[in-house]
Amino acid sequence: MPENALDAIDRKIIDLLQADGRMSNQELSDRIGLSPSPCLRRVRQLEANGTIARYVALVDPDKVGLSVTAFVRVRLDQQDDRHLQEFETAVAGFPEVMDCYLMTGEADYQLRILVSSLTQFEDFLRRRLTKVNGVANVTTSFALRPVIYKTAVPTLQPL
Amino acid sequence: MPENALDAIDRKIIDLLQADGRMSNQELSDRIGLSPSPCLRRVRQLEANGTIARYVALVDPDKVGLSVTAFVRVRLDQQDDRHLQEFETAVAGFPEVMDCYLMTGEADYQLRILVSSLTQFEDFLRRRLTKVNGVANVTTSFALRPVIYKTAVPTLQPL
DNA sequence: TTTGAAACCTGCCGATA
DNA sequence: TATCGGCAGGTTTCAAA
Repeated sequence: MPENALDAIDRKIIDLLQADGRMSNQELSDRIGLSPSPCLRRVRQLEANGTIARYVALVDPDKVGLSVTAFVRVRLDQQDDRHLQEFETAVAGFPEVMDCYLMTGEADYQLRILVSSLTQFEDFLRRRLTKVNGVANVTTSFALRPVIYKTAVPTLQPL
Repeated sequence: MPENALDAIDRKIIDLLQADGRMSNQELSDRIGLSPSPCLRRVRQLEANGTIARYVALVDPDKVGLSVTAFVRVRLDQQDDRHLQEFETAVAGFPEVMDCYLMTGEADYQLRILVSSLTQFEDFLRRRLTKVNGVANVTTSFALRPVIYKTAVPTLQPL
């Protein structure tokens, strides 16, 4: 069942496609030292079992006028399944929410918000987020500047 | 100079490529109702001016054994340029750091860390992050579960 | 917008280890 | 038995007409 153990070749395929998702199968196979057919078979396999989830273009937020990143920590007044589910459904419908994690600690959720201005952020906060049922408390920190933004997962040595 | 004002067609190109970065120019032009040549010209233009920064494959962290996400807030003991630069250079070399923002508020930096286990996280924290010059204080919150993870930037109405 | 040459994708088959 | 490499057809790209 856990038949998705990656060997060294799979690992290399993943690393190359995470760096350039449009790399042709020909170039990919060249770089890993395999011929195109088995290389493509492995790529299809990685796609089929969900290891490679999708291919996307990454857009520079600044270039489309989205220069404000805020992290918002949210506390709900109750933490049972029904309330969590309700909150998650609501935030899934907000386009400004780039990511959202259920958290340990003080806050129940942490959201990363991307908007074009503080005005737009205030609008999001007051007219939409704090209107969601069950939201008890909201704390915001702003990003002054992005330092690192990666999508490629790390290759870590087991300890 | 600000010649990167996106019209409705550019916006549609971006939306489609953010959803599927491997879409062929043929399919793309079909969907936006344009013939392939002018469509490709626009895509190349968006790539050239940096609006489309890159194309990547997204890998499911769980499928490669990376199931622990932690947010770490870091305070430095001094915040002058030299110390900030030194810290940023150090974290850029840590593969576990997925993203990093310079922040307002209590903490100077917030990092998102992706590792395979708590053991590995402790190793990162004790042997590497807290050994960086100038790190005064470190606070960790763990993600219990990712709820939303997007790479596509939102299309927001101006207020 | 159309066209045509070059590059690319991908299923199939025999070879290999 | 599972994975590889080569071949062949259909498709896509892209620059020039």
